[in-house]
Amino acid sequence: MKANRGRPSDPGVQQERKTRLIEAAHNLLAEKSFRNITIRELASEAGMQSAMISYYFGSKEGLFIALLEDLSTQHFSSLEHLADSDEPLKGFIFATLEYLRGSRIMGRFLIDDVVGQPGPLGERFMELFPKRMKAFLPKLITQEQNLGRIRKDLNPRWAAFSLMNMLLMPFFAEPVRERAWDISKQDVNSPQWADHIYQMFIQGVEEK
Amino acid sequence: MKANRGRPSDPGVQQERKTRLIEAAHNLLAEKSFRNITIRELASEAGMQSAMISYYFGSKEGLFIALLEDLSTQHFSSLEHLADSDEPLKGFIFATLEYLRGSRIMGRFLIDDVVGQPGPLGERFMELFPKRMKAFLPKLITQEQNLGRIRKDLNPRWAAFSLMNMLLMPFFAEPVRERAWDISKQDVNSPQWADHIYQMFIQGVEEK
DNA sequence: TATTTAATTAATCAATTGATCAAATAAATG
DNA sequence: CATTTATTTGATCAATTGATTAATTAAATA
Repeated sequence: MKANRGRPSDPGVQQERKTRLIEAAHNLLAEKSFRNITIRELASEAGMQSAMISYYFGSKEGLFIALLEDLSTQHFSSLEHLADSDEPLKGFIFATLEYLRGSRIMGRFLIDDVVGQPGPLGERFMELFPKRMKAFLPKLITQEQNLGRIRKDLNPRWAAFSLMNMLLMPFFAEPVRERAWDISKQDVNSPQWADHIYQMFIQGVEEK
Repeated sequence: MKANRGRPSDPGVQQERKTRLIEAAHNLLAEKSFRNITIRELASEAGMQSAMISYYFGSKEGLFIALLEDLSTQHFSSLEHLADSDEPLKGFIFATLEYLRGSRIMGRFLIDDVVGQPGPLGERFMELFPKRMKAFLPKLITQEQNLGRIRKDLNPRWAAFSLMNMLLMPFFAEPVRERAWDISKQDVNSPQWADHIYQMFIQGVEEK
């Protein structure tokens, strides 16, 4: 086959092909984890040769880092306005679930792939998601403490971390949720689920 | 080297060598995940040849299944008495944290290893831990609902799942917890952490 | 037009790793 | 003592896979 070889006329072609690879990575992450995605699959999904991954991104890891950078920027900029809103924590919970619902990367674990092994992907992931979240969410909680809406004896960082665990785990650990706990995708995408998390976080389970 | 070859005099030798392999698997899981442990490492840790793993357990997966079966039996039998105790949920939270503290397998993720890929290990893991937990914990919650201590509008299964997420995630996702959220191993092993989870679960964060 | 440069392919490399197997060893058996 | 059986070793196999490279193509450049 000799289609599309050689130097392209349009300089935008290069950017478009990089984007296509990033999208291929994004799509495949909906079904399998980083390590289970081969550069051959990525190339096939994007309609080019596997060598293009090294050519454009240096390595398979480089490609996924580029994807994560896109996603992180996107996500955190959508959270910016919350600090000035009426019910920031409610807003945060609903926005996070909305994001997780739409994201194609949470169906499978990234964590073990990413932080279980030393390497640039793990380092970058840590900065792009958990560290940014730690810089963001405890501030919201402190703000609510100062307004007298949240217990002052609470450690804002610990509470933020626990909330993230309740929010994220059902999406990360999808197979456990579905097959062991019988909680369907429909369940976690429902407004009832968002309410459930919100109520658990705000009021706990106690009968009063 | 010709040490310990041939048919052993003591028939208990076989059981002892199997145990040694299981212990090797347990030890190595403290540092790395299933897929990152090679049969060569396992063999070396146990002081024998890698072929013994297939010989005794059929495969690398078979060895880890044997380990998980041991651990599951052990853990769930330690929970049995809770249903008849005064504060079963408090007891459950403290016992679970106690177990996680002592367990060497939670330092690294098992989930992606185990449920991210089809295979016998994933199937067995699902039955041995999450499914057993789903059969156990919601019952405790329902019991407390009937005693009027927990809100009746709560879905016991959903609440149980959310509690497990708060409890487990800090141990599964150790690197995220430590490096991104600055929550140390000492923190999650402290009585304050157990209290934090208990308070969050029972009362939530609301100021009253 | 001739040369250089960028982009792409197809093939190959090199490392890892789970599994297997023949040979070796020694206890059990008759 | 001779044979059989269980156990263990050391070496090898076979598959996967990320990366690299030489060759090829065509646009850009002079």
